[in-house]
Amino acid sequence: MSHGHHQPYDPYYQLPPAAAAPGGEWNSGINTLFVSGLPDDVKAREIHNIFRRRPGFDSCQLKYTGRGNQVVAFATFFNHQSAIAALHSLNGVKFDPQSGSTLHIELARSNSRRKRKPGSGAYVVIDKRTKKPSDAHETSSDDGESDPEEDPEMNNVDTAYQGDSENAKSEAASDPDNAAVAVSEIGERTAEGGVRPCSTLFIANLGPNCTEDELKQVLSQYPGFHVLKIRAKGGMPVAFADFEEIEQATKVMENLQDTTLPSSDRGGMHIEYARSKMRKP
DNA sequence: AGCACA
Repeated sequence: MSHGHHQPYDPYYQLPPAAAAPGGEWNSGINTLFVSGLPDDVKAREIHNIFRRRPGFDSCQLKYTGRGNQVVAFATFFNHQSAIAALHSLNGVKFDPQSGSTLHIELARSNSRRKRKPGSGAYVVIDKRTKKPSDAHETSSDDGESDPEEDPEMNNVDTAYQGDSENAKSEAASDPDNAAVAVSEIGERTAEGGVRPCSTLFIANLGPNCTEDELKQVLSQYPGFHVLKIRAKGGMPVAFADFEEIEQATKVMENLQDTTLPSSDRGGMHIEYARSKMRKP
């Protein structure tokens, strides 16, 4: 164990809840941290894993600002002191030893007002990037959950910016966020049906007339799709769909959950992670 | 709620 103040990131290291705000209390209403210096391939899950064990942590969000591949994050705590403690223990920490990227953390200019929706994950992704033509079917539609106010903090983008050139402001506060809720967590809250994430999906509630071709046509629109197997068990077909990566399977599950195929005589598909990965062909 | 193939 090292003992400098810029030690490499240790997910289990925990600082005692401490420290008053630096330099005064004009900021003491803020309980949200602004995080930059992230590699552009950072995942929301990684952000969550950094902050989740900090005392007083509430939720976080990863944001693709839309300029280049710039990614920033916001972490919200239940109170200012907890936010400050987390700031001090994580600021300057090496996030990725490979790339040498270092976390830069400061108090956000304003608190995130996003409240954790019950049943939703503890983190959220906001993607303002322009979609590339290759896969134009992300989690695009807001299916029922409209959340009109949720980005008071993107003004921070310019303050802690090191990487590409140009000014990182101006696209600031002027659009409805396309916020997709990511639900995944390994270890405590197992996702979807209590089954741990798997790159094979189990698909049920298909309706007796569903054909392999029909389902395959839908699934093959998604990146990473490999193999589909349907088997009728006692009349009701169920399917197993295999993907290259767990993340790709997850995307499909999120996108297709409860959607209804033309052949269906009942409700939408019910999709879970399969209990075991499909055997290799 | 219903999870196979090796």
